[in-house]
Amino acid sequence: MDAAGTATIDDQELAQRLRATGLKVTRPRLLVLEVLQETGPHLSADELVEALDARGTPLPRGSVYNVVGALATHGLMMVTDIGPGRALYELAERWHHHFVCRTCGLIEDVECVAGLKPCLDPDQVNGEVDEAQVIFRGICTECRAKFNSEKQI
Amino acid sequence: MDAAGTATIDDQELAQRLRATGLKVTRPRLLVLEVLQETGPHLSADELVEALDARGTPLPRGSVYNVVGALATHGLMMVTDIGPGRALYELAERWHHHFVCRTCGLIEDVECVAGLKPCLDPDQVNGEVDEAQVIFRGICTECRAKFNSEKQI
DNA sequence: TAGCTATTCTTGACAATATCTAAATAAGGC
DNA sequence: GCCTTATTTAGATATTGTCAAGAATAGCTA
Repeated sequence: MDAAGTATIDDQELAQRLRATGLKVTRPRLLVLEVLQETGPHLSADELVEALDARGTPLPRGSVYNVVGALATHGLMMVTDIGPGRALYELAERWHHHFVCRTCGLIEDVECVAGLKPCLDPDQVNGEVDEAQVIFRGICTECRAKFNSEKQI
Repeated sequence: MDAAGTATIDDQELAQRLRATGLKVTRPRLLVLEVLQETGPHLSADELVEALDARGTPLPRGSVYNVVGALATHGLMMVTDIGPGRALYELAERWHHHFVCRTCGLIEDVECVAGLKPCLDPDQVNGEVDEAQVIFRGICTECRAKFNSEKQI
């Protein structure tokens, strides 16, 4: 009962958001937004492509980058760079940051105290800051535990 | 008067730093450290290779990545990711952040209030944070001015 | 200083990620 | 429904970083 209904509503809602930013409503854009809603919080470009594929609504790589770029510049998506050649794509629901484990690569959301952009605003900058992206690096509890137990031996 | 003298002193100083971290003192490592001292604050891997080339002390790409990796893991260098597949390499003098202009790509250092790592330490993280890297994005004053004047026309 | 050993460098190939271009297509306004 | 323009597609290409194997070298020891 809800399956079809909810999906339709979501699509209309998503279309609304697109229109609101002045973007045309196209199938690829809706697909990307849908997938981001359905799947977990962080997707790499590659995972995005795979997820679309698995869903039966494949998009070519180039189109994904295209769509992602458009959505990001219009504030509908967040793009976070967590390492060399590793970008993270997610819905721009609420502003947050990321913790990355140096050892296992685990990525975890970190709530932003401010919750909005920019959460930090240094005033010595030669320009206007509209976004402050923070990446916390370190070691996750699991890796720490593993490391400690190895040390014991 | 200073040219040769200072260079020698620097090399000895740099060698000291390498030894202090337990790294062997090798030509490639000294070359990379020298170039980082001589040139501006931020270099991409490619610029690093070019700078070494221009200096008459070329190093192969692979070696640069190799050296850079070793120096970074031993705290002698900072590596910052400022965008998809764009890493910034610099000497680890004092901990700081970066402002990136979305329009022209300008990169500017931003003083870190804390000055040390980690300057931010969220306590809801499932692990230990040892570094908080902040990237401020926005528009630099030049691009803003250009944009405004275009608007006037 | 010569020899030894582990580290480091080099080279070239390779992988992953993102960008660009030009032609085909679809969206939104009339 | 047609027209204009933005968008998508597909493929080629650039950029960036990684890997493995052999060669070279730093630092230690005698």
